[in-house]
Amino acid sequence: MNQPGESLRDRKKRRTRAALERATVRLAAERGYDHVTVEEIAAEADVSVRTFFNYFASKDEALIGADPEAGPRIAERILAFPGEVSPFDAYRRSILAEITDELNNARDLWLLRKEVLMQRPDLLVRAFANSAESEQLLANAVGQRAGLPESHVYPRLLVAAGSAAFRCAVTRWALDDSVALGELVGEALALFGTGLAHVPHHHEGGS
Amino acid sequence: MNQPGESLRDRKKRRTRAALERATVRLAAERGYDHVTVEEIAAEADVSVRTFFNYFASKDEALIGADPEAGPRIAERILAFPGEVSPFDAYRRSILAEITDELNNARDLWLLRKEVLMQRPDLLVRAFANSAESEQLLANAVGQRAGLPESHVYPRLLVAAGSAAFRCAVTRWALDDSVALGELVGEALALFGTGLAHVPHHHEGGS
DNA sequence: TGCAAACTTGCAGTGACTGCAAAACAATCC
DNA sequence: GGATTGTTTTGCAGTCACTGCAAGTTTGCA
Repeated sequence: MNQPGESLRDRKKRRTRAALERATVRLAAERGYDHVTVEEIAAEADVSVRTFFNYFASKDEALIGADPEAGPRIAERILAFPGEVSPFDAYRRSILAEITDELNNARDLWLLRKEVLMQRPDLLVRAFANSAESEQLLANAVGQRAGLPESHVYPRLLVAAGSAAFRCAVTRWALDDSVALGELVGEALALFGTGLAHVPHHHEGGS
Repeated sequence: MNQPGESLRDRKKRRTRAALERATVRLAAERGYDHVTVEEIAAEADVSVRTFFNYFASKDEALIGADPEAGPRIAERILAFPGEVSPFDAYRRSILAEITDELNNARDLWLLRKEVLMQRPDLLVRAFANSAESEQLLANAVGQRAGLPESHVYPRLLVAAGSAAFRCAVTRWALDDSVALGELVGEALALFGTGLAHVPHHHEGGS
């Protein structure tokens, strides 16, 4: 009784995790992040408070739905591009692919998260605080592609630029979601690519 | 009994704030950030726990010594440069000036902070979480210089790049402080200035 | 000296988060 | 099917960050 890689146990775990994430986002969007207690979230997902903390290290983490597999997955993507693709492009395209996938899988959750992040922008920053290992993975992948030694700044800076681009994009998206989030991240990364030394040309009516 | 701008009250407040900041950093460096309670910090600074929270909204904030005047001060600097200086340069030079000043005033504190941040890099990220208003100020200043509408991404992106540069620089500095922190921040900002699309040339023995 | 405003403090309370040990559960072996 | 073993869930007791409130204390000023 064991399908390739998906036991009853695994299925239950995935479902519990998803239920907790969903409950957190839903309740936070409904009544405001700090008017929701972990106790209420756990009740909504039909598990004990202690179980909540077996799945997520903090309420913050549950709200963002930090996926521990995202880091490795993106790193793999970065390395999978053919050799002639520049490290920057490999990184950019990997990030955009991840975002597109994520939005396709959980657009509804992100729309709710948006509401919460509009009230509490600091949560978006804090969300990146615990992803140091993932960032390290990405930086290593970029560094490997670029043929740079571990100690070089470039990979770390590029990854940091990615977070910054994502943060800015979400902020803009929260104010006006008529443009796809992926577009906005792409735009921000493009600016980082060409450099910030000169003010970009300002299109009327655009952004 | 009121010198221009520095009353007894003001002096006492500054001293209490400094004592709390100093106690936090010292104790955290000594025994590790989460083996120090606010109660101990308050005792060390000879005030009540409640008073600690009158000065700092959180333990995190006390560790970083978030200066509420830093934002306005930097914004002012940005706007003070003559008109022919580009927004990017104005921003870059303002940040570097602030860092230089800060290190000259409190180098010892930063050396201790470095120890703490090496153990808990996430604190550095979290430190920027509550500075949204300051970032807004800086972005507005940059936007004004650049003659861009409020809604444009460029200013926000530049400011975000600044945080990223600072974070990377501190991380590198923590590993090897033979180079001045200001230098490292400058280097990172320079890369952001010229763009990340191409891997920078790799100097042997350099970084 | 005396009043008003600003600061400090204690206290009681909420809520996030942790370690531990026991109970419930799923996979495996006979 | 039933015993065994490894995993997950749960309750519980405890710690600690942080908040609002209502005194108490200190400083600024007339």
